[in-house]
Amino acid sequence: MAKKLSLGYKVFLTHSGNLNMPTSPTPLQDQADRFARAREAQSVALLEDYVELIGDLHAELGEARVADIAQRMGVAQPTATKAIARLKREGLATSRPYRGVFLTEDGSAMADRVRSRHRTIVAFLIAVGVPEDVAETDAEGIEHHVSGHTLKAFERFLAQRD
Amino acid sequence: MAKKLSLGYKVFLTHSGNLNMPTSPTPLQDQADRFARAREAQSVALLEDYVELIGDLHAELGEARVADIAQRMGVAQPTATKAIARLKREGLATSRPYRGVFLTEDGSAMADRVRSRHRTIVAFLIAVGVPEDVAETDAEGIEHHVSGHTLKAFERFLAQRD
DNA sequence: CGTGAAAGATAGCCAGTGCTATACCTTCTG
DNA sequence: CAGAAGGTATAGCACTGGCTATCTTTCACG
Repeated sequence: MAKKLSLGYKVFLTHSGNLNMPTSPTPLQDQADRFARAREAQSVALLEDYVELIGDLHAELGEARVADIAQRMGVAQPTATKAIARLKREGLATSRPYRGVFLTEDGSAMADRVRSRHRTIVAFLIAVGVPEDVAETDAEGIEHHVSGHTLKAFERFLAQRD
Repeated sequence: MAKKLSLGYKVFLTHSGNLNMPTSPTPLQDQADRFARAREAQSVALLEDYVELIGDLHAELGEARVADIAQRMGVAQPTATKAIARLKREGLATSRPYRGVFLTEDGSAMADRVRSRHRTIVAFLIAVGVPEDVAETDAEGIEHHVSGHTLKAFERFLAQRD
């Protein structure tokens, strides 16, 4: 973390020596930050997907088995196991060998948040004229990159539409 | 395969017993496909970002140097070099050692497509009430997951707004 | 109640994307 | 025109997220 910050600053200073940037108040650093942000979001995306899915499985089937998780994520079972290991490391889930997977309090909270965001985005896309199945597919990729700010805008849009 | 199918059916039946399935012709496979699609998009995202950036640099500075690319992407220089190697492998760019990086015809086409999509998405987000800087940031992550279908919907929305 | 099939865990491989450190060209300057 | 400075390439490490193959545990049924 501190590492990333220091690098960021170094880059900024190095470049300001160039003096050939057009207008922009924060010309380069901004863009670099945006990319960094997107990369960061990506690293969280997978956690969010798994956590949401585990929540769904508990709601639908009363438990979340590794095989079901793998199947719904469309990955091989060891891949799911590895992802679950990461969830445990991050304090989002627990599991007992050969039993199911369970969300911690944090995990549940994340699942709720993610599910709600997902629903909003799908509803929003449909509201602007995207077919339901496309909306569902696009939302799967988009959702992890929609900031709270943008989500609020979507909600406002939906509300004023009613 | 047979294993997965049988499990799939079990879940489906279990669930249809609930009588709250809407329509869905393919309950589980769909979701797995969506995740697969999102993963696929992710693998292309980085290429798109680099290609667009290289195009921008050529437009702004007349050339695209590795150092500038790295700086704007917010990564270390060897990371940019490695990414460029991948672009070359995929036929999107060429480069001569210690000279600049150049887009192939395919690369240019991709850059144009990506840039246009990016602009549309930012304009759309702003149109629905997202502040410009947030729109810019979110677009950076979102754009790679917006299908042609959804992009069209965004364009229609913008057009009817004018 | 024992066993075989299915579920889950583990090992080991690969590719991608970061990083730092270091070696190697080019270029610019004194 | 030599040498310093800076841009570029390369080597090597770490981690993530895929995969297959294989071993272990559970559990359901004969």
